[in-house]
Amino acid sequence: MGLHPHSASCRAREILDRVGDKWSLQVIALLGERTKRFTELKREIDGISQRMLTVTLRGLERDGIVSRTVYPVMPPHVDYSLTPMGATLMEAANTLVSWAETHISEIDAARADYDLRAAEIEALKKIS
Amino acid sequence: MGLHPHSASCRAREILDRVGDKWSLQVIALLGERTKRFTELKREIDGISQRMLTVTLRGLERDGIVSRTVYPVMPPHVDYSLTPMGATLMEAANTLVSWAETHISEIDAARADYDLRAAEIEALKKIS
DNA sequence: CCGAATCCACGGCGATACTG
DNA sequence: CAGTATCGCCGTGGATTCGG
Repeated sequence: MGLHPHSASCRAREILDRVGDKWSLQVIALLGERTKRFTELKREIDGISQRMLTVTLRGLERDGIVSRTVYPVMPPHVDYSLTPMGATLMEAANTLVSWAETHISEIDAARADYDLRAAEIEALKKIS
Repeated sequence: MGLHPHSASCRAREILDRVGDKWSLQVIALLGERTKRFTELKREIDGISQRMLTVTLRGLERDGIVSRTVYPVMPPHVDYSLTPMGATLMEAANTLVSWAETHISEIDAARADYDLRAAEIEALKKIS
């Protein structure tokens, strides 16, 4: 178990790809608050298209992370919520999100430093 | 802190994209064992191209996750290793990888179930 | 209100060839 | 050994339109 090389590559990658796409994490985060409707999610996720919200929700539903409840009324009413497994995924993802948040400034600094050095080296090339 | 909607989207996504690409996690996992050379990494990561290993390492180096040491000799000798920050990232990523491993079977089952139901519904359509 | 279908732009990534 | 340069494919995802 863990991040030893072969386990990281084999099947785990497949799952990580699923969750690591552009929108899944945000959807999971919002459904972690409570059950929500399609339009509500669309309103809260800035920049997502109707198509991508549908596609993302379908993928999560297929994987058993999100559950979908249809009320056959007019106009249509559909509720989305996290399954128990989805809730555990949210907690696991939290670890990485928290890591990212606490290290953003350090990463920004590293990038600035790296870019600065790259520019310096570029300048030296011009002289020669 | 955590997976509340706005933090998940803002800057954290940027970091998650960086680490969530096709090869970064594997590189980090392997460097977690010990310092390694370019060719050694290339040999151990199945299917990676020379170009992508370079690109991935550059990205991780720029973010301060991997450190690169060049020994100016012939033939060239370059060592790669995790920085302290890189080591903490590896542990955080471990959480998600472990989650994926322990839930793979449950996800597979969910998918099979979903696909079965989809096929049934498709069959009903043909009748009508 | 919720979603399916189609079309298309963009960027990630692989293959290949070349260099100090 | 450790890269860099160039090209082209293809999958992700955005815009738009239509349907129940």
